[in-house]
Order: sequence, then structure tokens, then C-alpha cells
Amino acid sequence: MARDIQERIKKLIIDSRLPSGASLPTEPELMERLGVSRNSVREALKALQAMGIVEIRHGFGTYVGPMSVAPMIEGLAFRTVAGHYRGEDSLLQLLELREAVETGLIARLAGRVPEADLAELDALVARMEAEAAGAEGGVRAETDRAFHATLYRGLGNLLLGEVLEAFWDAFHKVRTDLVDVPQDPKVTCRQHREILEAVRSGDALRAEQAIREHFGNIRTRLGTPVPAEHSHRSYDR
Amino acid sequence: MARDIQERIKKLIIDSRLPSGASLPTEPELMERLGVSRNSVREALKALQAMGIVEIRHGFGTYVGPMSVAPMIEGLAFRTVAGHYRGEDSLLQLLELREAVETGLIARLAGRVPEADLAELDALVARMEAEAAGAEGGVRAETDRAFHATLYRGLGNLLLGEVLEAFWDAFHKVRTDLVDVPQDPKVTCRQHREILEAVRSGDALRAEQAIREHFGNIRTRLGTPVPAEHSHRSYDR
DNA sequence: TAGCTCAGTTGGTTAGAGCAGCTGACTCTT
DNA sequence: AAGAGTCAGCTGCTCTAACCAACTGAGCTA
Repeated sequence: MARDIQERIKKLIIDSRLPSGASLPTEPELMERLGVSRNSVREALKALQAMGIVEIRHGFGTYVGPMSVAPMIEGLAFRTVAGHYRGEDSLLQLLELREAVETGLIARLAGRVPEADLAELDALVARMEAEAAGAEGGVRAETDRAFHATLYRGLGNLLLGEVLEAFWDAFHKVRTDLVDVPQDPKVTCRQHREILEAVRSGDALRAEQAIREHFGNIRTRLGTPVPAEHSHRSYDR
Repeated sequence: MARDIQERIKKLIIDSRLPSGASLPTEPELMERLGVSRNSVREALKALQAMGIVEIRHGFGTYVGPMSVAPMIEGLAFRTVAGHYRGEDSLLQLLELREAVETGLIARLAGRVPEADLAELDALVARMEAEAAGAEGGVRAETDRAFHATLYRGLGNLLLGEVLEAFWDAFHKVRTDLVDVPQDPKVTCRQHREILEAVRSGDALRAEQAIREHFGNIRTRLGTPVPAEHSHRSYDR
């Protein structure tokens, strides 16, 4: 029945063609419209909030959510953390997911990135190099995120870009929570520049190779150069 | 504060290394351990349930969820439905997401699918052909789903497979809800067999081409044969 | 006019009561 | 003794009612 309440609220949004940010009925109004108690309404809204479908602002009201794929980050991240602590190589799997998808996409991107984006990417790599040279401990995560986000913007599919960003966020969140990753700023910069130049040149194979090398580098830094089946043994000896 | 309760329950799962299916404390126990009311506990659990982190069984107990990516289907599907009714080409974007990812993955799959999976795929295509020849109205969705799931199993990354299945499910759910898609069973069969044979032969380019054609066919049936930028104009004239 | 205060609206939290589904042990029948 | 039916108990589910906390905006004050 709780499920039913969620469905009815979703139906309300769909049927009323409510856009993101539109205000939903207040809790008392929903109580009356749906014929259930405040408690049930709130539980349904909490679930919808967790799915990013509605947004709740204390003292202000309830609104239609931004319809982003951001909520799936939390689920993915939790799954990965839980798996990691149970001895699975879930972090590596998440990285492989990113690698597989980005490797597949980079080819169709080669030579098709708009000039404006290329300029922005140039600026981002320059910033990376500045950060790498600085004493702040290497390239900031935000810069790396921006590079990947800008790179795939050229695909012209908003959903695709969001999903890729979600994967990046989940990976980054888990990585910083779990493991202390040594960074080699110079290598990171060089690889990003190579990706950019490969894409600019329009050479799909070169771009693919550049992406693969980049991810290979991250994988090495994760400390799992060998398949998971063998990685534990070394600790037993 | 509600957010805090969720975090503490997640922390409990992580710290106790609870595996999927393990039972969580009962609601009264959580009330005491977290020092909050029953209602707050329940709202937190509802949110975690929506994210697939816990599973609640009436009259039985609360358990650690299956850690699958299934919950993101609902969010994706809702987003797509809402976008569709607001006149966006969200369904096409979802299809393109699948196409982009699968096109990228099929290349690395060529020639590397285990013999057992190939046999299973053969059987699935055979079933498709039987369904296409029958009077039941074409290929069953479940058969198509099984084909794609089995195909990418060979990648050896469970997470990746789950994500692809989630995309498939979301697309299928929305498509059946929104539009009446004409099906040409014979073409569908032929394209799946071509994908299979291409992968078996180890010819990466041929496999990629086969996948692209398959998705091109679906896109055509969706009634959006031209890029989104131009698709609206034709209606204005 | 600028700033403050306060009342009203909205969501957040608590409390207590009773309902509903499931399990497992107990009892009655065969 | 074996089986089926029953019931007590746990579990989560829903409701009611009251109060707390955050935000807005109108009205008051300086």
C-alpha cells in the first residue's frame, strides 16, 4: 500500500505535466487527496526523495526533483563500499565500468568535439599542470572531474553525460573514503593532454589508446595490478 | 537529521560487515540504538529501501538488500516518462545511452565469448525465431532481454552486466508504457543472429556494425529517424 | 526607508495505540 | 505417532494528535 501511495504521487506529477522545480501539494493536502495519514504520506515522500523524484525543503514546501541521475551515485557508492569491506574487488569493478564505457565512447568523439569545448579542455589541462607544479599535493579532483565532463559533453546526449558523471562521482567518493591513492601529478597531466590531443586530431584509435592508458594508470595506483583471485594470497604469507 | 539516521544505519551495515540478506535490528531495537522515534527510523528505512540498501518484509523483519543496481531503473524510468510527456525526446536519449554503451563494449567482446555462452545465445536466437514464426505477436521481450544479458556476461564484470540490464529494463518499461511500437519479428531475428555470428567470428568491426544496425532499427521504429534538432520542424509545417 | 519582530505556513519529530502478516510451537484429530 | 489446524508472539504497517523547527512575508518600529 505504501508503494501505491508513491505511485499515485508519481502519477500526479506525470498527469499534471509538472516540470522540475514545480511545487507539490503540502503534506496535509496530500493526506486529503490520497486519503491516508500524514505518516504514510511522509514515508512515501521520503522514498521518492531518495530516488530524486521529489525535493523536500523544510519550512518551505515539497517540489518536483531535478530529475538527475545523482541519486544513483549513493546507491552505487554504498554497494561498492560494502563490497570492498567484504573483500570483493568492487572498487576495481567500478573503475572497469568507467573504463569500458569511456573507451567505447571516445572513439565516436574523435574529431567531433566542438572548438569551444576543445578550448575549455586546453584550459583545464593547463590548470592541471599548474596544480601539479604547485605544493598543494597534486591535481585537484574537481579539475579531473571537469575534464571528463567537458570531454563527453560533445556527444550531445545530456543523459549520457550525467550517467558518466555519476560513475565518476561514485568512484571518487569511494576511492577517497577507502584507500589512500598515491598520485603522480606529472603522469596524470601528460595522460590528460594526450587524450585531448588524440581527440583533437581525430584519430579514434589513438584516443582509445590514450583513454586505456589513463585508466591503466589509475588501476595500477589502486594497487590491484593482478586479478582479484590472486591479490589476497600475498597478504597471507 | 533524518539524513543522519540513514547514515548511521548504513554505517551499521558497513561496520558489521553484514552481507546481503543478513537481518537488521528490528524497528524497536533501532529506536533504542539510535535514540530516535519509531517514525524517524521508519522514514530512514523507507529511503534506504528505495535505494535498494535494505529490504523490508512485512511481519518478518528488515534485511540487508541485494546490493543490485535495480533501484536506479525506477528513477531512470520515471525521469524518462516525465520528460516524454513534457515533449522531450527522453526515450530516444535513453536508447542512445544503451546504443553508445553497447557499441563500445561489443568490440572487446568479439571472439572472446565463452563457448557455453555462444551455445546459449544460439538457443536464444532459435527461440526468437520460433516466437517470430508463431502467432503470438512476435518476439517476447524476455527473450530479447536474455540475449543481451547473456551476450555481455562474457565481459566478466558483474557490475557492468547489471548496469546494462538496468538500462534495458528502464527502456523496455518506458517503451511499453508510452508508445505502441510496431515490431518486425523477422528483422529482429536476423539482426540478433548477425550480432551473434559477428561476435563468434571475432570480427570486431562487423560486430559493432551489427549492433549499430540493430539499434538503428529500434530507433526507426520509435518514429524518430532524424536527429532531435530537426525532428520538431516537420510538425510545424 | 531600513531593519526588526512576529504570526502563519510548511516540513520534522515524537508518542501511543491498534492493525496486519508471518512464524513456530502447541494441540487436537486421525 | 503423524498430520493438520490453531493460536500466541513477533514483526512491520497505519493512524491519530500533539508539539518542534525552519522559512516567509506582512506589519511594526526606529
